[in-house]
Amino acid sequence: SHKAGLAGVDASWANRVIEEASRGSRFYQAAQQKAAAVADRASALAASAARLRASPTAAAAAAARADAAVEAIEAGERDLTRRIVHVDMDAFFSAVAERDDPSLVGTPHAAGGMHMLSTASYEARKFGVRSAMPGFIALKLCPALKLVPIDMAAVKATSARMATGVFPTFDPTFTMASLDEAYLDVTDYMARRPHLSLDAVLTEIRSAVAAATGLTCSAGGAPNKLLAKLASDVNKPNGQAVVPASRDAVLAFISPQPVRKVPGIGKVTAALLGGLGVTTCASLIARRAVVVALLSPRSSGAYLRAALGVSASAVDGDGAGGRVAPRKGASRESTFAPTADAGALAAVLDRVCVKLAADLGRLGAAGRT
DNA sequence: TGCACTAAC
DNA sequence: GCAGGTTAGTGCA
Repeated sequence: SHKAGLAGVDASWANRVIEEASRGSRFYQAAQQKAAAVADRASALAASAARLRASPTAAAAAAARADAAVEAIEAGERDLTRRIVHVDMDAFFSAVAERDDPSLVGTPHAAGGMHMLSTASYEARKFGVRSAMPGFIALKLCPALKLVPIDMAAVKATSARMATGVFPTFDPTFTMASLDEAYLDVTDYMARRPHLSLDAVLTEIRSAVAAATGLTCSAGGAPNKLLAKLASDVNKPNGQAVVPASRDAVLAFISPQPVRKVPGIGKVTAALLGGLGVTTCASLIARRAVVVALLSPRSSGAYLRAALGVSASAVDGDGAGGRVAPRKGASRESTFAPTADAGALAAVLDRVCVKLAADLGRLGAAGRT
């Protein structure tokens, strides 16, 4: 219910409908087992935290280490000098479909098919329909829902229009984070226009996106990428928000945010943190001693940084919206009906390998082992 | 080096 | 009747 457009949904009703449609399926069985395993891990973490607190010396040492970690981040990593923008298209695949087929305007529809939805129109979201939901379950929530196949060529062309016609004006080094999200560093752009506020720049960018694509987007402006991304969600859809470049403003913005909203913290990690009494960024800072003591240095460091509103400001894309880092892998997978028939399994492997080999041929790459 | 797990879109 | 596909990072053996 924290996703855009889902706030007004009767969650208990929607959950009941989904539960009824799911009960008895292998998928649901597996999901319940996984959820139970995660709950076990969370309570094990909670028990570790209780043991730590029961030992005054260990607790004091953990607290000292956590304080030192926070001080190091504050002393060396907080950067308020850049003006970063995150642009996020509203219900992108569905918006493209609606633009190209006006009969969809104002109706509940979703991009995808019976097996999986990529996104849903805001009209459909009122019924609890959302991305990553199978179409056949969405239809139980909203019988009038229209499933619209994804026109990937139109989606890519629309994305390319922003990448070539809009973003370079504001920042030639912008990065496309996906087909419908981009990061821009508008510090230099603003230096050339001293009269413009960051809020005014967001308005300019959103107007330019609308003119180039015929679609609405939301935008966030802040001193770094994490805060800009969170800010772009605040007034979604078709809205914008700014986090001022002061430590106080940053902490005021980040503190009440649920840790689940931090990119990199998914359902499982949020549940594990919950076992430590952590739900919001403020509570993560409050419980920093157990976080630092019980999680890996990489994980706890990343979470402390996020909860303090500290993150990278460098956008450093190639400006063309292409891939910045070199490719590290290529893979193919396909879901198939359960079977113990060796011939059927071999056929699945064969199909997948043939496709992967073709991909590697196009990439000029080969497997090592 | 390979695998399991987690995460993002 | 029916619950996806691709890429990447982390931690561990």
